[in-house]
Amino acid sequence: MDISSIIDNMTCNCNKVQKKVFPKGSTITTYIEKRKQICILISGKADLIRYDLNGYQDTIDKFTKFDIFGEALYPVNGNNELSVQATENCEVLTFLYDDISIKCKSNCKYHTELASNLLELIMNNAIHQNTRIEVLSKRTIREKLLTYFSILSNKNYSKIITIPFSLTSLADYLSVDRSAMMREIKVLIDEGFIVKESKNKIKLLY
Amino acid sequence: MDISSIIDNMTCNCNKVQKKVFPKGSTITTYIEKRKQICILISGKADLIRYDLNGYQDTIDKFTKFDIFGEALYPVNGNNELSVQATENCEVLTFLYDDISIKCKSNCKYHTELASNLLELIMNNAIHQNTRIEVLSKRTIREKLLTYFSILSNKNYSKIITIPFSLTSLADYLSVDRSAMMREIKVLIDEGFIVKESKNKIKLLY
DNA sequence: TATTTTCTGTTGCATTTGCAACACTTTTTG
DNA sequence: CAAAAAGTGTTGCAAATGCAACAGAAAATA
Repeated sequence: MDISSIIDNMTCNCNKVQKKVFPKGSTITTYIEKRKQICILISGKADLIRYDLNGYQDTIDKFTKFDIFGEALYPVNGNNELSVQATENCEVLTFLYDDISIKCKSNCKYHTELASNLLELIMNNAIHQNTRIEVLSKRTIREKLLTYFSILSNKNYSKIITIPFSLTSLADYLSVDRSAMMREIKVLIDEGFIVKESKNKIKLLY
Repeated sequence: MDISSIIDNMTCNCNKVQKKVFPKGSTITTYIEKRKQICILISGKADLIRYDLNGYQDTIDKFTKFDIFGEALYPVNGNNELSVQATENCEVLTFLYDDISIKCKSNCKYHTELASNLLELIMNNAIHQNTRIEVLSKRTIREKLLTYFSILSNKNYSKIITIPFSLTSLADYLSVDRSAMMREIKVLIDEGFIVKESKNKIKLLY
């Protein structure tokens, strides 16, 4: 992933592509207009949050280094407002899809390279999404957990896995009730499918 | 979407990009190797099917015109085999990601144009995936249905929506039990949230 | 370091869901 | 056109899940 070097060597002076810094707690962008905005997270962490009609908020996605987000990747949906908020200090690259597409008249080398990297990033993004869909499409909490654990295990070639966020966030990721998830984890331990090595380290026995 | 014209004008003679025809019922590809294969469906319909350890099969995704799939977009997962099967006669463009990336030495104009189109297609794909994730992340069948209906309604600027596939497939898409979904649809009708106009035409009253 | 906030762990209970089974209708296929 | 296959619609019941509520542990913050 050499996009960071591209950004450091950023000699583009057409200011279509901007690198901005967002302090923790601030709003990086909201999905309300119909611009085809694309954001690349260079450093830090951020959450995609939905405010529904009752003002209730819900974390629907989490972004880390080199994740890509923005209106251009989201369906237009008048029913609720989406907003991306920095949960840590963030560096973000923002631009409009139309400004970066290969048709770019100025034929700026920087743009072409960014487009190439964008393709790479967005393909990674697709893999993440497909992973999430695979997990979410399981019907029971038990299956969701086991599938998620297997994916982590396969990725790191190890039966000992580390959940990369809190159990509360895991419940969000799996889209299940946290207490019901805790209950199921206990059942999996009792039935000998998994062992808890530490707070978020789990050993798979299957 | 002008990718079809590119394919028709295909003058590329390096045979890295191939257009193949698959008859209904045949297997287009399987996700077993670790090549970074990408497929673009030019015409027809296909299903992504998972065969689990018990030999049980499950339709996990459905592809139509200009949808993009292939190993390059899927996490490597040794636990089960994925396979894409034509449910109608299909024309498919297949290539390896590395052969198409902009670094392509031969600087072939066709390749560059395909990469550009690929970016466009894969962004559309991301929108579809985000839509699906939004729906799947709802906790109850009722919310899944209402969210899905709203998205269709917003997309077509109409309170009368047409479900683009059978109710059986809809249950697959929502990842819920079909009979439970039918029951919930009946409840929604009884409570006056929706009206059935015809077999798969629904009028939203909310 | 004290205090506030977030996270973990647990439980009872009502609701939702999946499962199995069946009849009937519609569509596809030979 | 007849037979087979796929889809629709329905129900009882057991199992899974969400919800609410709480206490204690851990982490973040002032």
